[in-house]
Amino acid sequence: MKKSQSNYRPWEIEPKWQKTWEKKPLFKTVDPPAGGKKYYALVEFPYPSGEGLHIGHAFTMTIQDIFTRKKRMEGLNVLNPMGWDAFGLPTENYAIKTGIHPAVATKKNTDQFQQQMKRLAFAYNWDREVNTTDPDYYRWTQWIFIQFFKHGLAYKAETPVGWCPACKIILANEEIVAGKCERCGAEAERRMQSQWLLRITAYADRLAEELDLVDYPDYVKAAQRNWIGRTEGVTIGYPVVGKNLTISCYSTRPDTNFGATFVVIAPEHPLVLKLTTQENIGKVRQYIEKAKKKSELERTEFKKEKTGVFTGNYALNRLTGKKMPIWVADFVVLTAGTGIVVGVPAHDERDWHFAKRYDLEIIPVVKPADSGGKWDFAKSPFTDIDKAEVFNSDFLNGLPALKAKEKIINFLVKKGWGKRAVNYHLRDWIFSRQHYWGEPIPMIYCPACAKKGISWWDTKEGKNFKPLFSPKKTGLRRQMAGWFPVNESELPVRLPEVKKYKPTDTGESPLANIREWVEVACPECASGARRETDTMPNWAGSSWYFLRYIDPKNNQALADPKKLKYWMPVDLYLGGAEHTTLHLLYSRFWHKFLNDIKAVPGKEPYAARRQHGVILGEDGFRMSKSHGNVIAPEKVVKKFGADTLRLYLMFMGPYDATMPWSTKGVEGCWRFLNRVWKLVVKHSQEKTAGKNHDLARIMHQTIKKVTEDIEELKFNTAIASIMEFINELMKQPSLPKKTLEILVLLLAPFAPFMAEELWCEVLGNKYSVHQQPWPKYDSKLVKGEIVTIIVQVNGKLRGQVQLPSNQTSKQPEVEKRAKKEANVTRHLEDKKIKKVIFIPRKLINFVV
RNA sequence: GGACGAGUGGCGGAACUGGCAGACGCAUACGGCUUAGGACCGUAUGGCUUUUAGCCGUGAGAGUUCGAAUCUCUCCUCGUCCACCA
Repeated sequence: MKKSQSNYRPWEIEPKWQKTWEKKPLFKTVDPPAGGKKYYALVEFPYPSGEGLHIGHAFTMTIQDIFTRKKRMEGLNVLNPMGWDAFGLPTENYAIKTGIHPAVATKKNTDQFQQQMKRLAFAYNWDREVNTTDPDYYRWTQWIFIQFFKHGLAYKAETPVGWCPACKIILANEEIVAGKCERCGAEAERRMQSQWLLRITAYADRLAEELDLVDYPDYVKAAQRNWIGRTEGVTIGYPVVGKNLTISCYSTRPDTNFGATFVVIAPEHPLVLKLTTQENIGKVRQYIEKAKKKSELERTEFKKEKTGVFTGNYALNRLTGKKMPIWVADFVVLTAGTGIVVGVPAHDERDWHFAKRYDLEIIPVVKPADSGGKWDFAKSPFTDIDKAEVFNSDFLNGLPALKAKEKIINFLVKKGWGKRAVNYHLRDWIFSRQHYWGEPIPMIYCPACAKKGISWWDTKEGKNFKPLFSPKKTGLRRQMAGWFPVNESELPVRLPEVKKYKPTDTGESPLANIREWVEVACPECASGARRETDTMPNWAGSSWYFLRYIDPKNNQALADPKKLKYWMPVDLYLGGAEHTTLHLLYSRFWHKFLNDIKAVPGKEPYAARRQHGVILGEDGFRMSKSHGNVIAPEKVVKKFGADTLRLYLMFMGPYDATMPWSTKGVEGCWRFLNRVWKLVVKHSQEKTAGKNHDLARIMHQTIKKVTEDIEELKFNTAIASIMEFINELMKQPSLPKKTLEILVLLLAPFAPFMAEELWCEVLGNKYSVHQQPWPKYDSKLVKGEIVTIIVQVNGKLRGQVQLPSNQTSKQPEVEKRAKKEANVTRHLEDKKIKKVIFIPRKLINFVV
């Protein structure tokens, strides 16, 4: 034994092996046609902040690392890449503050992240590193955007946006925290702004239905379906009294329409002023102004009193002939349904409150089917559709509400008063950001062509193009006149150098100030045109990065189709619950679109998804600087080494749980690794050891348990079983080398540094332990020769008997033995056995 | 308000498909080894009792079952995400 081996010294062995692994790489990832069976393991790539790797990163990435190390030892061709989601606001804000170019700050941060990851032994395919801010990368992000445009899925429209009156900038949703500007804390307002949108709603049904094809946690599927929020109903037209105008409202409850008593329109709706009479116009204008100033928070706060103002006009309910007053109110959301709502106060919570407040008529038309049909409409609306009966509604009377809904839809459609409609909670994706640090949207606007009404689909190239979604039908052909994509051969459109990174006072991106960049010739008519100065949101680069890892240096396509066919889909995608609806849905959308245009194979990008939990501070609160409860991974590494940190992170509990940090728990793992070290060193020089059946059984049980548990990401119980194994080994006077080797192999994915040192230096084996095949178990040995059978009387444990394995499946023998057990005999005395339940190899239960 | 999930010792958590509740670790107590130890090794540790054993016990209450932490129903508490979506 070398002297250096007497104690476990991670701070010496870990940097040593880190260097060796860099010099003599452990793992090869082979592209087709070589390679055999593939496994593509993906973990969400981080935003490289200046703070460095935090404990949450270490946690997630350790899960991924252990899992992929085992897959590699099992002989699979594993792709386990890493990259940087590096566009984003913190870096831009840092640039605004310091003047340091975001690219420079990004480089510094990614270098630091990479160092920290290597220190934790994360075995990524560094030769496939991608960075969303690299022009060679965002060239393809822009290319994808252009395909969206050409296929009629990218368009510009006026949408309400957040606005900070103090900073004078447009706020992205992620910049509005609790209704306030993230930067300065001022109350955010809303204003209308022309923005690029992606028509994700065109894929809404497929995004929901095709969830059946993938293995995601149920709650993720439920959340996505919920987010998409498909409802079926009808849009009903209501003629405006005295005007040649019909307004339409979407309803999922047309069965209540005989009870409609008013109509409400969103204050931002383009028809508002048209619908207002001269004498009411002042009040309405005032109300619209007030609504605009209201913060998102104020406006959407639950249980807040509803406000509104009467327009002076009426809409006609053709079912009843009733004149319904038209109101303006900010509880109506412009982008939901048609932006106009018909009020049925007797059967809708919001309508009821609004009617009460403004003393509008409440007409009940649906009542509970049971409990005698009684309901106090003065106290609350009746909103249940399932156990409800319609009354007071002409030809619908007496029908169950669900039946009535069908009947009236058919009636309205036949009459031409309504149209069947499907609505989604999901909205088209606002894709513009007025910021510097993002991918420039590769579009050019030509006012001359716009004036002539020429759109891209009218050009030579566009005429021969077959869009997936006809721009004629969707109206884009006219709407997008004057907009042309940058010629694909001219991609990437690089971010120009700017002096000021701050958005302009008008809310435009800082790019708008760079004249020589903005002003270009129109690709169609060569007259003076402007580049789009908006940039893409953060979500853009991350919507397809998993494809680029497959072929990161390809400059002909986003990736080679052959390679895509081999590697896709991702076999396991690990990430956080915060991406359940946005990132996951967005990237599925992009992938489906790319599949539709035959750029990638397969309907779904991720075959399976798992979501990790959260590590809380030692005090049980979420880690945060202000709480002062942040655990820095590098500090733990310094004190105990990376192996202890990795082991503890995995031993804390299930990978998807929320768990508090425990310094004592870390020490427990440190002690465990020390015991392993001493045990292996102590027995490393032994030559012989006789056969030990008990030991063999335990060893094979451990291999089985660890193998199966890692597969299911149950690392905590895998580690527990290795601990049990060690506890058993420590009782043995001597141990065969083979047993020690198995122990080291099982530990290799968890504690890669220590396993390598024990394997090579202590046990004297060849480099490297990580290139060894994963140990196999013998299922015969796992079972063992003696089996314990539980004996119950009336379901209560009264004893147990031990029998040779081959006798445990025959009831009479087991019963005989069980009755001999003293404690069992006592409980059976003076009693009649009514029934005997027997489960082979497990249990016998006497019912008396 | 909605969707989803979770409630097990002093603590983190085990328990496969309904079959020994509390694995493993922490903490604690006692003992050993030590000049010493907050190191290491060993033993014990859900509660109660009349302790070779019995009773109680997985948020509360009911139910199904020979048998329930696990399945069903009602309720309570907590967490996460979403939220005036017509």
